[in-house]
Amino acid sequence: MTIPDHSFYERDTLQVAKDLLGCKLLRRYGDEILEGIIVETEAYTANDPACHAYKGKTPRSATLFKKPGLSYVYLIYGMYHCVNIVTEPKETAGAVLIRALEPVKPLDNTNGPGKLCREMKITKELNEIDVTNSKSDLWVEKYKSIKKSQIIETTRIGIKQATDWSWRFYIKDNKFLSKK
DNA sequence: GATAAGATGTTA
DNA sequence: AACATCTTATCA
Repeated sequence: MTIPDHSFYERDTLQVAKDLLGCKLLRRYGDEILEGIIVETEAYTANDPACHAYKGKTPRSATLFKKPGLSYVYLIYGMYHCVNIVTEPKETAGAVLIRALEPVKPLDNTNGPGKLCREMKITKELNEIDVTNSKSDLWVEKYKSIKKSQIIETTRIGIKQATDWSWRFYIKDNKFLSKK
């Protein structure tokens, strides 16, 4: 059971987004541990118009400039949360959005960024958590590697900027992907 | 202080 | 296709 360390996240965001496919996301909630396999991700970087940090550091986006391997959780549309993992070196903004999980433990209905946060009880209290530490309430473990031929690259969903960039990645033929 | 828009999900 | 619902950023 290995855990990707900070150097795993301190790399090109697109590469991290692809390498996170097949990893597990784990959440400690009281006595139980909720876990799911990451099957869909999206990349967001400093020079990306759709990124929260595109126009520079703001109170919300400051997390994206911090140490790679931290979580970035924010509220969207007043009612849903989304989880990201910070990438790139400190002071360089970048993150990978977790869009869908294949349920493992008590989970179900995790085929969307808002839905998986609801299922895993992820809220802003889990912002800036170190996901390279299994003692955290949220962390990532290696689980299985995905062959390059099984990774589909396509355009991102739900944004109005840079809609033609193929920065969304998912595992081919997986049954737990977000909408379309 | 006000306002518009948003990395979504559900319902019709 | 509409809407629920509220934080955040931006501007005054």
